[in-house]
Amino acid sequence: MPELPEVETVRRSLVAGLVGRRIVAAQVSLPRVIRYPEVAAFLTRVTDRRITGLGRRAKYLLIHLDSGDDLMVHLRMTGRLLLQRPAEPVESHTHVILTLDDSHQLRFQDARTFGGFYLLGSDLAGAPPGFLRLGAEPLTAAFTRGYLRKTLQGRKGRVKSLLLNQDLIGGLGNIYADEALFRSGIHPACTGASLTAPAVSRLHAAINQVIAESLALGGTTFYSYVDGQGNRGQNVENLRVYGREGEPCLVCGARIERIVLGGRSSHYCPSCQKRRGTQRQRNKRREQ
DNA sequence: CTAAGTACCTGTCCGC
DNA sequence: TGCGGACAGGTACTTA
Repeated sequence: MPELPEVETVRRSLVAGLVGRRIVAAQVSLPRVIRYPEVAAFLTRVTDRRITGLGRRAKYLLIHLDSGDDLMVHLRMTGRLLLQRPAEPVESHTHVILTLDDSHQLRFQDARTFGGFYLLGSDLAGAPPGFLRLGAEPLTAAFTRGYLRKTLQGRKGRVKSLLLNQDLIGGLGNIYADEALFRSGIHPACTGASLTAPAVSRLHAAINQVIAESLALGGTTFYSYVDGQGNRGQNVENLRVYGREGEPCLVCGARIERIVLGGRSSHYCPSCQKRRGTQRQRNKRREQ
């Protein structure tokens, strides 16, 4: 499940192989993964363009082209971008192949086909609506404690669901939302409005921390995520609650529980993350 | 406006 | 061994 650290790791892993290269051929075997524009126009506008840089916004990867267009990719659940040689076997569920002028190919593979491509001009026509509304990202100057406080203020939704809302915070997904709530000692079912100022501060620090740590380890490979070279991320070792239902809490030994909130699994420690605002900093390390 | 529920999609896993 | 069903979750869309 590529979230911010995974998409950023993919970006970094592709810079050396893509920047400066020209796309000499493009093939699409599953038209619906090209979300905008129509496949024919997409192929025309991509072919013979040089890649000038790679960017990222939240979970969107941006391939800048010398035409001024951005080739934007969202991996969703199972999407992969792989830089491979033409002689390497094409793996199943490969839907897009861009052949480069140095005889490498950028291949898009996605078993569940949730992911897709958008070719965007400067007017951003065709961009998915959510892209235009993205909130501040962890680890950026815009993502301050004050921003998080104002964002959660007065919200009756559950903090877990609020953290997943990309309009509010760009780049968090289910894994890091659960991890950040654990580290800040906040029960996922608390409403945004119920969080005290110290709790918001701890949450802010924890979000930045779990993202930074995962980035340093090349992301979390839980199911299918790999970077552009096919390498797995090493952050699974670092997960404290996600995917650990029934296992002992690493801080207090209580059994990790799983509940469903907003249709998503939420993993938490019932002892470290109390529902009510009773401040328990016991068992919590200082997150700095 | 906010919040919650569902659709999309298919490989994997589990129980019988 | 085979098979049905639950499950995984990011985002768009619908409903209240």
